[in-house]
Amino acid sequence: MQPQENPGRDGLRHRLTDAAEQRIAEHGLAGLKARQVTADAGCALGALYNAFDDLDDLVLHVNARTLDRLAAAFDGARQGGATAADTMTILAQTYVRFALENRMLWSAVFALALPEGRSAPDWYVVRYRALIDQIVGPLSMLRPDLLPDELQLRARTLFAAVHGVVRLFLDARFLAVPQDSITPEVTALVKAMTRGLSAGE
Amino acid sequence: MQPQENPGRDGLRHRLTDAAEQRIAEHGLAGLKARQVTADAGCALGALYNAFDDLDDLVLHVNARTLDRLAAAFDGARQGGATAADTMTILAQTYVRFALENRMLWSAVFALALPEGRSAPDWYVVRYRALIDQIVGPLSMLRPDLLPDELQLRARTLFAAVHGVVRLFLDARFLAVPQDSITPEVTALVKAMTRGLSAGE
DNA sequence: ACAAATCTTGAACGGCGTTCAAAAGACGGA
DNA sequence: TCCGTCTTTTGAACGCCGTTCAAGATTTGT
Repeated sequence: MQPQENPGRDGLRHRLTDAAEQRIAEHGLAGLKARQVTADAGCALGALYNAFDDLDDLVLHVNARTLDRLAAAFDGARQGGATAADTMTILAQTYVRFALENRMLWSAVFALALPEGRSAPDWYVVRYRALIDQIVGPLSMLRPDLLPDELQLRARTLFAAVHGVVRLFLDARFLAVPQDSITPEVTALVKAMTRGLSAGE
Repeated sequence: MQPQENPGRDGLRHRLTDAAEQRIAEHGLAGLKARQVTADAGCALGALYNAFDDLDDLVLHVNARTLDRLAAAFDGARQGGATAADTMTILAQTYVRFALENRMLWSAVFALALPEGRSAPDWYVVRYRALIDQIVGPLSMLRPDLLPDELQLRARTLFAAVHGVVRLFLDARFLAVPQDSITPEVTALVKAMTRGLSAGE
């Protein structure tokens, strides 16, 4: 893990991450500026590049926090006696609620476009994989015939499908839709998919 | 429609759109710069702001072209005797192929984030709606019980779900997946959804 | 032919992310 | 306590960006 290492460096790293998180939550990813965030954190402009590689690196750390909070929400939403199909619906609804309650921060997770070749560091990918693993659990009940690799793949497909629906509905870009209809639509989607999946390929 | 109006203005508008399209196709939306695109089009920097409101407006015109080409691909892919479910699968596969063959341009359609309150102009939304309408057709066969508004909503859900899968798979950001698995996954998704839908809510 | 309206131009502006030489501070051995 | 060394902090400066606009070039109407 990279996020924590030096106790001395980390005071500033933490303050900068806090400031960036608040800034993104209020003004979106595009509203995050190096001069503004360093002023909020109470340090000089250049100090940001002492604590982080660059702005993208800082955003990555904010996004890691957001992914951790979503994972925690998933953990909190699981219910003991639920069937696999119900668990899937619960996770999807949790995802929708989280996205609605953390619009800007959640958008930032997917809006950050790393330049061309550069890919996310391991300590970041780990968090994304943790979310997928929460889907693999119930999915493996519905599809005991799939191999581990196939389960991973199918879990990502499910995640991405729900993600796509939430994202396209939230972007007012393509004609707004009443927010009330997001949850029913996503629920219908997940039910259709789990039913289809449980009935075989 | 706004894209064409003045015959005099349009020579430059067309050249700029061509240059921007090529630039985005080769270097991505982030690689589109005002100075570069005006140089390619053979005009002064300021001329861009005579022909278009700003860079976003220019990108919108490039995106409109891309949406038109996707709509044309949809038209070309339809087959006479296909069932509604098959048509849905064909459309989804056409969408996947188009996205793969026009990666950068297709990404630009969804990567463009209009600032806060600003929403896409009518002449642009029309093109998006045309795509949705192509889904509404076969969907209305599968779900004759749904009202027109509900069909529109459900068609968008289907579109967004497929969109989300393709997008998340193409972004190498979250651990790359062999491109071969995109089409099977999307097909499985669409089959599951249409089967689930045809079996009732 | 001339005036009015229109289009074109590119230097200039403000803001951005990022760098880096210099200043300030932290630390350990004498 | 003092000093030499290493680390951290600083903010002016750099290059690039989108955008503007007064001035020049061109077209249009009469």
